[in-house]
Amino acid sequence: MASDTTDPAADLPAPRADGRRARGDRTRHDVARQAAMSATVHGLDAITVGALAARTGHSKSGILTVFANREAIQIAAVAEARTLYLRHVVEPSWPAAPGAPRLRALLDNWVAYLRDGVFPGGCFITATSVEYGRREGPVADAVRGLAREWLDLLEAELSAAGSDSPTDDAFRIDAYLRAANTRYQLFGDEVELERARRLSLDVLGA
Amino acid sequence: MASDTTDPAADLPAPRADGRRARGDRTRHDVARQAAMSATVHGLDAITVGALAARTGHSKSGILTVFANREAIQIAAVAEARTLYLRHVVEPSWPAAPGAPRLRALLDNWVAYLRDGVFPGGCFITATSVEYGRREGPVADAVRGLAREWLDLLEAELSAAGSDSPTDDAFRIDAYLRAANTRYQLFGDEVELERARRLSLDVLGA
DNA sequence: ACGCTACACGACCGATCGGTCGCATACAAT
DNA sequence: ATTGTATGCGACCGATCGGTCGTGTAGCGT
Repeated sequence: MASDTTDPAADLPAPRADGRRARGDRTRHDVARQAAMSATVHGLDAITVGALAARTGHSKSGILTVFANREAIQIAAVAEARTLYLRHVVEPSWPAAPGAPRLRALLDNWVAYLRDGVFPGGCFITATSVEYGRREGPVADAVRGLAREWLDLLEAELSAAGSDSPTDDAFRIDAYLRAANTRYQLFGDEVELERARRLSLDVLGA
Repeated sequence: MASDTTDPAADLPAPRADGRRARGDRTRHDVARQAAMSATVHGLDAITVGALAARTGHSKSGILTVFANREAIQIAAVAEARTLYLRHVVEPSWPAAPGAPRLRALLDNWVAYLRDGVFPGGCFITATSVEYGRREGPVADAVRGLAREWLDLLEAELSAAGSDSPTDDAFRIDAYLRAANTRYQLFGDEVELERARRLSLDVLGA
């Protein structure tokens, strides 16, 4: 019914908060955030509308009026996790100079992001990229895109740092961080986080 | 261990040996194997009795007469995955001398184990240890035990190889293999497997 | 031959799943 | 004030979940 001749008003797409959507945006954000939190512990594919309703205080049908279906919630959860990752890891590291200084800041902030428990189940990227490794569809695409974004960022900074082989070095550092996260979740020993940071610094120094 | 002549690895439990278990053991093995396969793609916690019934040709209730409940199937799936891992990765490497030669064989066989698609979703240990990282209960214990077993094996061989710090080096190699598996699943590029092998050989020092 | 037991099945159960529908309510633009 | 739209909820739907129960059957020991 929209998009007619006389009314050039904004249609469905605009991600703008025009005031009336304040309430709905709040709901969307709450649900996406809880979904992202739950995903790191029980898996992104294990979220249920009923459980999210209970955790957020909304009703099942209320959630399904602001989200088309469960898949839309999963995709929103990936987007929400991305903003949290940017806020806690990337943005605090950006004031540092590109290259080695920024990479050192990224490592510090990544360790803090895990130690502070931004997500209850650790690194969102690790959890979801393993879960959706061999799957297809919009959710898998979103997960794949987020993982790729992080790898590209890492490789770009390593190039700026003058690495001989940024691809190998990005692989190394990413592998250390993922492994540290997994061991930290499995066995609860924070020394794994420090180990990953130290070994990553070795990659920068060598 | 091997009590039979023709049937390799048909002994998950060991409560009694009354001889008549042939049929039931076959069912148990089929179900556990299918559960392990599915776990690497859709998660160990996503298996359903109905889906396993459809894939194995048995009935739901038939499966639940040889397994106490779904949790018992999950634990049997971990045990089955362990025997597959031993058969494809560990045992073929054991003829090599302890230390560096055996580690080189382990790397070769691990790459082959992934490239041959022993599990449709790649490395079982990586998939399940990430999935159950922050959970508790018998299934999580089994997953944790399997991951620990592999790490201990790796560290022991590195000690035998005369590594200066076997813990760090085991962390490195394990991290490379896990990361290679994840990237191989996500992006489908076999070069990641070779990269992990090459970087792991660098750790060995030659 | 017999009974015992493990295996296997169909029927069925309550609970929960994702999702729809109708209705009430807020809010913005006219 | 009226109209249109986005939000929110309760009731409800068919499907599927893990699991139980009763029955039948295929070996195995005696």
